[in-house]
Amino acid sequence: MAAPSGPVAASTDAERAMFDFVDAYDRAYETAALGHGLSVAQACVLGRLTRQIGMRELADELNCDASNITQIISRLEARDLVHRRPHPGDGRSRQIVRTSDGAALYAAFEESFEFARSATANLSAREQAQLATLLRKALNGTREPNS
Amino acid sequence: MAAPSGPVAASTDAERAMFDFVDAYDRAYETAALGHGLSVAQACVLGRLTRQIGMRELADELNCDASNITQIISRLEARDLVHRRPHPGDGRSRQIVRTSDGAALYAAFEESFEFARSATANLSAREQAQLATLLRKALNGTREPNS
DNA sequence: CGTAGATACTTGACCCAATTAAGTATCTAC
DNA sequence: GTAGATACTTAATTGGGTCAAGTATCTACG
Repeated sequence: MAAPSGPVAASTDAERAMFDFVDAYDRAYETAALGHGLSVAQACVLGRLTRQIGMRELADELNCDASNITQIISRLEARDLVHRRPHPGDGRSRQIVRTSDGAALYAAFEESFEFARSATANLSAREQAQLATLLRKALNGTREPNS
Repeated sequence: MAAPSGPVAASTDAERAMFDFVDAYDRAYETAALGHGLSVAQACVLGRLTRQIGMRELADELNCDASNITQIISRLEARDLVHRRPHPGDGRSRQIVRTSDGAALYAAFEESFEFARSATANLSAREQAQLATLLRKALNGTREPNS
C-alpha cells in the first residue's frame, strides 16, 4: 500500500492532481527501494549518510524516535551497508557512516528511482521552473510563518 | 518517519521542489490520520468506503494482498467503524460498509486534513489550473503509454 | 572532587502493516 | 458432480514505529 492512497474527498481538480502525483511518487520510491532489497525507511536512512552523522541527529531529521533509528541502523549494519564508529569527543555518541557497499547500493537505488527525472524530463525548462515555483508557493500556504 | 523522507540525490531544482512537496503532503496526511486515532492504512481504507465494496476489490485498488485488508478491516470493525455483510449473490464475498461512526470519523479526518486545501488556497484560480496541468504532464512522463 | 541532571544510545515490550503459505467455503464450467 | 478458480481467513514472520526503562557518559555547580 505504501502511503496516502485513495483521494481525499471530492475536492478540486488541482487537489486531485496533487494527490495523484504524490501517490505515484510514493509508489515509485517504494518500488525502487524494494528492487534493491531496501525498505523505504532503510533507503531514507542510507540517503542521509553522505556525511558522518550521529543517531540523535538522524532521528531528528527523520522525525522519529531514536530507538527506531537504532534498529534500522542495526539491520543495515548487519548487511555491512553501514558502520557505527565511536564519536571522538563524546563517549555516548556514535557516528554512522556508509560502507563502500552501502554507498554503491544507494547509488544503484538512486539510479533506478527515475520517477523525478522522468517527470521533469517531460517538461520544458520553462515548465520545470514554473512547476517548482508553483509547488513552493502552494507549500507556503500550508504552514504558518513559524519562527 | 512516514514516507520517502530525505531528498534523493543532488538533482535539479524542480526535483527538489517535488520531493519537498511530496514529503510535506505525506507528513500532513499521517498527522491528520493519527489525530483521529487512525493509521495511514486505516484512513486510506475508510476513504474508499463511500460505496459498498468487496475485500478483493479493496485489495486491488490499494495494491496489496487480500490478507492485509482482512486485518485492517478487522481492526476497523472492532471499533465499529466498518461492517462486514454477506454478498447477496456470492457466498464467498463480503461487502464492506462504513458505519455511521465510521463515516463521521472519516469526515472529521478529512476536515482536519487541510494540506491540499491550504496549498491550493494559496494559488489563484489560474495558477491552480496551471499546477494541475503541469503535474499531470509530469506524471505522464513517468509511465509508458500502457494499454 | 562529587554528585544531580541532562544527553546518547540500547533494550524489551507492544501494536500495526505487509507478505507468504495454507486452509475453508463457495462458485463456475465442463 | 467434480476440477479448478475465486474470496476470504488464519498463522507465522519481518519490519517500522512508539513507549518506558536502563546504562554510560557528559556537564554544571556547589
